[in-house]
Amino acid sequence: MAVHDAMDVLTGKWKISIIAVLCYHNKRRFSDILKDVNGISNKMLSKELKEMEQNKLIKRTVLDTQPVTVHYELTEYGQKLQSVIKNLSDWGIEHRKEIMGK
Amino acid sequence: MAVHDAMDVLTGKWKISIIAVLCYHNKRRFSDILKDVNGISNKMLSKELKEMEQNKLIKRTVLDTQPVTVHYELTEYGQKLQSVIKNLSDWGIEHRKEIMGK
DNA sequence: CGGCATCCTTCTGGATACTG
DNA sequence: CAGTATCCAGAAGGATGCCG
Repeated sequence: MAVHDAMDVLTGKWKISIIAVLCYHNKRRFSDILKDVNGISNKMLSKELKEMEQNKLIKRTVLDTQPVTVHYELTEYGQKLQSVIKNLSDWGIEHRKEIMGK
Repeated sequence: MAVHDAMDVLTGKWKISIIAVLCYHNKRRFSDILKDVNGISNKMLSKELKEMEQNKLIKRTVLDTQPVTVHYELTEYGQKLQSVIKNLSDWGIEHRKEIMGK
């Protein structure tokens, strides 16, 4: 099942949110993402980013500054998830209305 | 973030897969879903279905047969997730190609 | 058939401190 | 700044058995 393949890559509370952030600002530094994504810890961010890099969803670029700067961005391939995110976000808005309505 | 609201409802390895199954066969029994969804245990299926029922994504119908028969189906509201699933599934197919290509 | 109860193991993820 | 390392609690999830 294709859905299952996709989910393998997107498991965890955070990956989808991280991708959503990287959709918006196309380059973003570690500590910025740390602030953007609601309650994530540096450990989790580090872990999730590493997994996503291995899965070729994002690209990591180290700049030779002092101190070090690191950029993360979606790969061309990862950008294909944007429409999924959009869909999900639209549904999330609907969902919030539904819940609040009660 | 709307994405986060959506994810609250869809957490766990299985929910997305279960919805995908219910997209395809619009009514489905417990033990059928158990076979459809790859490696899920009855405990997990039971738990996930209950959560999704509480979130109004699916509807549970008990038929008065001997022994009991139970149908699950997507609510009108849950069906709005179909486009998300479709997107995800398309991406999953791409993803599989990408991985295999290496 | 469609679950629930129990036990047990693994994974998830937070807090804090430390490194180059 | 961008992580790593360690410790630890709780949640997720598998196996098995029982029940109406």
